[in-house]
Amino acid sequence: MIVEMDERKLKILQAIISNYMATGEPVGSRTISKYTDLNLSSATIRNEMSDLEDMGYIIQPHTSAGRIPSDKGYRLYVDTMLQKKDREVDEMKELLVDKADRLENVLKQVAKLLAENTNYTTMVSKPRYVHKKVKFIQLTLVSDTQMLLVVVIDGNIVKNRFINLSEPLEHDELPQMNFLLNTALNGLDLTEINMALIHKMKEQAGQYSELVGMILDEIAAAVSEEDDYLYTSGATNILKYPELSDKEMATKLLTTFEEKAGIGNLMNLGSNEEHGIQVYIGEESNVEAMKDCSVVTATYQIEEGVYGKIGIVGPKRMDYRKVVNTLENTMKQLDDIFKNKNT
Amino acid sequence: MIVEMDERKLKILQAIISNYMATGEPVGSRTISKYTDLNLSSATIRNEMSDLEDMGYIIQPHTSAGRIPSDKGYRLYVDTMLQKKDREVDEMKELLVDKADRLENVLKQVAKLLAENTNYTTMVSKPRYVHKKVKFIQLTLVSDTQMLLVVVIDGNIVKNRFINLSEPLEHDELPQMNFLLNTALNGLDLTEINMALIHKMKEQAGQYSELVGMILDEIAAAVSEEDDYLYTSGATNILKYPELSDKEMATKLLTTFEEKAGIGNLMNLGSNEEHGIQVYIGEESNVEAMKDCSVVTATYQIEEGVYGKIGIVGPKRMDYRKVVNTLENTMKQLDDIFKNKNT
DNA sequence: ATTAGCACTCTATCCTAGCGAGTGCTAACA
DNA sequence: TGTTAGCACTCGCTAGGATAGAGTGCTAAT
Repeated sequence: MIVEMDERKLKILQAIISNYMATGEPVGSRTISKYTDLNLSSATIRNEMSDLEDMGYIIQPHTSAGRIPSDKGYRLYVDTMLQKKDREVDEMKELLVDKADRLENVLKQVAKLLAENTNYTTMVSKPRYVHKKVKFIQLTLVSDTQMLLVVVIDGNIVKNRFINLSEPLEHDELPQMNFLLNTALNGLDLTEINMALIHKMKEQAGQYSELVGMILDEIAAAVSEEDDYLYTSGATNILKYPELSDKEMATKLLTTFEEKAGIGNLMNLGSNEEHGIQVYIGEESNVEAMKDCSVVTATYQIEEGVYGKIGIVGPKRMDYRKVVNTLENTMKQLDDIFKNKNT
Repeated sequence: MIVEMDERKLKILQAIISNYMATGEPVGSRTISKYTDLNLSSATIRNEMSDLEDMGYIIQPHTSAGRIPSDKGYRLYVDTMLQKKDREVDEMKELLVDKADRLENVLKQVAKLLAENTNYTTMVSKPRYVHKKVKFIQLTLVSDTQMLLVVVIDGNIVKNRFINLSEPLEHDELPQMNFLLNTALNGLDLTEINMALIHKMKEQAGQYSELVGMILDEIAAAVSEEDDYLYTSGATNILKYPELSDKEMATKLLTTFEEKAGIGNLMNLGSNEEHGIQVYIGEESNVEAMKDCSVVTATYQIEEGVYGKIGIVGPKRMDYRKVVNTLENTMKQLDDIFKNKNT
């Protein structure tokens, strides 16, 4: 016989989840009967719980224990119960933007604040410009045998490279080279710099053709270079939750945080993925080490078309409401910061 | 009555330490009597052990257990027994220097390799140039209202800053400014750029005096900016050692690694400190979280007068010989790398 | 449909006894 | 005098068993 979900079951489920979130212990029928306004006896609750278990929303760790929410249960909770967004005032401190005028610092600071505020672990991915366009190129002589190459790409990211010369340049060669490079490459991204173009440029460079080849290589390297784009903060917070802090689990998680391995899918923006807040419960995150965790991610926008992600990792019984709220607030604050920066 | 240290006691102490290092368990008299070539009965060993305990080299965790080395014991071990440097061939793989042409990447890679090789945690500090001298300054217009400031300082460290202009510059102003800045500041470090100099420069700049002020501020900020100068790798390795992996201890250690707090003294070069390899046992490191660990540090040299440090953190029973050997080898390899780079 | 009651299950905790590793001391021995 | 065998003793660790308590499922009464 198939049991249907009804209002009362939902209330009971919610009660179980809230209680389990607070305590981390399995919750029994008597607890529910006492601490809800349903005015039902524990026996009735038991029947309902039995149903809820059949439906897959809750689990019994062992026969004589209470129930804990299953992934499916959490999912329902997140999907439905979180809808009634009761926006509480969030006590998160104002971001200290004073000195943090550089994107990287802002993000690191955000990660730290979030970790401190939530007591979970925070991951932040720097925004990645998918097609990075060259905005500006400049070569300068630093010494007789060394040039400094400065490349500015989309998002005012600056890359520097030193190039060693085998022999000194002639005096007027540098401005010409700069002109050549800028006119030829400005506004292009890596995929647009093709063999034909390279060939043409080398031709124009005449006797310096070889040098131009080298320089182009360096530019390509500089542009495609990815520095660490993922920060974590508060990794040790997971040790606060007994269900995550046994040796094996903790090692896996901490190693994942340290090496940032296998969380690419989670923290990179898929092409046509929804922006906004996402909740991954248990195995939904597709990260082996996080199969007993939940992850909440939010997408922030730096400028049109340029996104990054913030993720919060905690136990499945994490305080979803708080985390979602906090993330929403953070997003707003980040928006403000980025808008101010662009004016 | 005062007991003197003699050859035999030393041998026994060594046996205790080696054995404890291998197993992590307290070692008893019988073990020593069986597994050494001393041909002594356990009773004799017991007497000697009793002496060694009186002398403070070993400790009994509880009455009916074997002995473990004390900090003093380890210290003696490190100081004397390690002298006979039996250089084993080190199986450490060749550093992959191919792509890692940038200092930062080399160091990160070294940290990772060391952590993997030793199964301890590695910390690496970037070299810090104490008096950073300005080598080269350049301003360029990126757009009508934005300049890019490039500052190269000692060690070919490049800093970039954007400066927003309230109104467009006159066309020939930029080269002049560049000339002014370079002639005035080249070869100076921050302490040498004083009020008098600044005043003089502002005067020379005439109508752009205010702008020059701004630029100087940015230069100061760029030069004095310290980015993260400490990496760690293999932090989770400490969880492999039972004596360090109980919750409290592990949390403290991992937090220290994550936040890099309180290890400045250890990883920064004191003014007149010895270069070379240093071993800190237990509280010797003066890092609260590491009072049950040992730390081995080595100083590497990038160029004349510019040093950084590599530190390896493990349990007190770490394999000092291996760690010291590995570090020595690593130092040699780093030397090679840096020498090749400078040619 | 709800509930009271009861038998049952299973975990967690506490206690105990006993084992075993290891010690310190004493007395005998070379 | 240094070494060793022997022995009583200490004490942590483990296994086993008893008990409490939380929680369940089922049944029968309301």
